[in-house]
Amino acid sequence: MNGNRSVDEGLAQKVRAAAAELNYSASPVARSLVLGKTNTIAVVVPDLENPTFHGVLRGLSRAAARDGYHVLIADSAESVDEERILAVETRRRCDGIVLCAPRMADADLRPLLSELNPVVLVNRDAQFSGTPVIVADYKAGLAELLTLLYGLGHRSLAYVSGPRRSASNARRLAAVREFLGDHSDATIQIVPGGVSFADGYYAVERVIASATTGVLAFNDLVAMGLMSALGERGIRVPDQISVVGFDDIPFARYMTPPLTTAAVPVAELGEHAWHRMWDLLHERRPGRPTNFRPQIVNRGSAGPVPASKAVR
Amino acid sequence: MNGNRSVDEGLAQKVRAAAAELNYSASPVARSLVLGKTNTIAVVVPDLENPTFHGVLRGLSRAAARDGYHVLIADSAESVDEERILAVETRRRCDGIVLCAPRMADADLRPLLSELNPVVLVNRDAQFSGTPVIVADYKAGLAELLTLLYGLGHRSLAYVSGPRRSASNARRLAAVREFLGDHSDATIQIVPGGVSFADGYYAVERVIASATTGVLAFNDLVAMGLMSALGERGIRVPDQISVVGFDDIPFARYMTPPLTTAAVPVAELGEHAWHRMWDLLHERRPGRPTNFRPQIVNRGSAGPVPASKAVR
DNA sequence: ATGAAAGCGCTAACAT
DNA sequence: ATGTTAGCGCTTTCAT
Repeated sequence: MNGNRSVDEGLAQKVRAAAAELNYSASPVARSLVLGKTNTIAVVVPDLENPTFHGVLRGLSRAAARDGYHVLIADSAESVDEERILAVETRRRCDGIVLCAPRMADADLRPLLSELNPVVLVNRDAQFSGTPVIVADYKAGLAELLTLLYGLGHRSLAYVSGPRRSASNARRLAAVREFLGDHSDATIQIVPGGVSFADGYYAVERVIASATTGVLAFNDLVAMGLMSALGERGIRVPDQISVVGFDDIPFARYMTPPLTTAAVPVAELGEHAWHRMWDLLHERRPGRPTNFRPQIVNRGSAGPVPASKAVR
Repeated sequence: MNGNRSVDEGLAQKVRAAAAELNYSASPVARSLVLGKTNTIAVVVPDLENPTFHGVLRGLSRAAARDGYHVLIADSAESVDEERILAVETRRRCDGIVLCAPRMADADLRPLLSELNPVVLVNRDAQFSGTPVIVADYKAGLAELLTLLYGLGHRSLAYVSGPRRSASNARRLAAVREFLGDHSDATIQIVPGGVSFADGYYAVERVIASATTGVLAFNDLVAMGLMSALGERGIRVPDQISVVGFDDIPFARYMTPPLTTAAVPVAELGEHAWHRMWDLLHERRPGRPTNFRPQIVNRGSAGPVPASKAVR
């Protein structure tokens, strides 16, 4: 027998030898049917292309593999409707689902969560009991970035925002408000942005119009797009304007100047998501939300306020 | 019945209604067991982090999803031994395997292919009958890049090579040799490189020592690393030296200067890989290897030979 | 300690 | 056209 029971060791040896000889191993599909578990989990992402999800996926898949689990991927192509169907459909072929930053509204998410159970949520929180949540602490990250810029003398700031309805944007906005409350001499203008390089690129006019000296972008992609557009206009970063991003995607360090940003430990997010899933699969208590605090990486894109604009 | 047979339409309607009512749908696992097919395929990649595989994975997963198939991912973490085990193990839970750029030697690949069957190979070719092969035409791509540089007046060139045993590096080297045969006035020095940004970064000394005016990097990452190191030394691209990459990874266009490179249509590679797999799954004839010819994107990193170095 | 049998949830082949 | 049955490849329970 492959497992273990009260079997004669000699016999077991021979059986194993024969199995090896015949290159036999039990069919995972048949086992899945009878055991009621597939040893597979699925992860649903809005877009496989997004650098953030790569990291999560990699951390997750390697961690799961170490525990003998397989991972199914489902790319919802940013479609909210698709996301629901996909998750439910996929769930049936595996033991649990990891939902990455689901786009759907809270009201839709709630019932889905119980239908999908067990599920762990990455980068989207929801105060629903029983669903572990792994998030990057966007608020703390942005607060630190604000402090950094403030410390460099910047008082007139701009925040190039993310998607209006995005939870992680709301988090950053909360940090902005809080900061404003604590620093009455600072001003922060909100400039509509988005999530992509292009969004940052096209935000340049409004950023320039804001006449601010330091800008915080929703994420690194937006920051890079902005820097690129700034560069084309001959505006030097950080000499004339400071720009900071968020995420620390692999290329952030390779920009010129290298991007100052808040590093989100994506692979760890993924790894952690797996551990929570494992707990769920083995009926451990869910545990409280895990907050990963981003780490500020101070590279070259943020500098002191240009002398000409310094407030005396 | 869920499928179709000679059943009364009215009855079928009622059954479907009841199924919907009870939120019932057939268990995929049980179906898999009895049908002998899982409607799932797996893709094995050496490293999920690699931008090239993201694109392939995305194209593949979306195409497969359109045909109602699911995809399992397996990250071999660059380990050759792991790759074999992983592929065989994973194969049992699905209907076929897509192997991305397997690192193993031809002699090991050969027998594995039949064990894994059906399998399609991406970015690694092998003249084994029955195994569809999807590759980017590295040789043609590099040849075009060489021609581009030559056309700009460069005669003294350097190639920062990839991994010694890599098939795609061999392809590029073949282009180098062929080019040399056709252009007796050109010289191409081979500089040891690698696959990563760091590899390019550390190749800078040798590139400078080569005193060449145009350099072709194994891939975009290497080119970027090199450009970054060049920048730190105050050497301007393309004014003082031209640099071209290969792949057109998402960030290539965002470098300063934007990178001139040969674009490999990764998503299409993935999509095509799925179609070949589908053919195999439905017993169509395998078809001949598909070569995707990279397209040159002439951006800002390649320019004319600096006047001071021009050959008169 | 070992062998026999039931059954996981389905589909296909067979009887009616 | 509809109802019944065998069996996919396993694991587990129950007899021996």
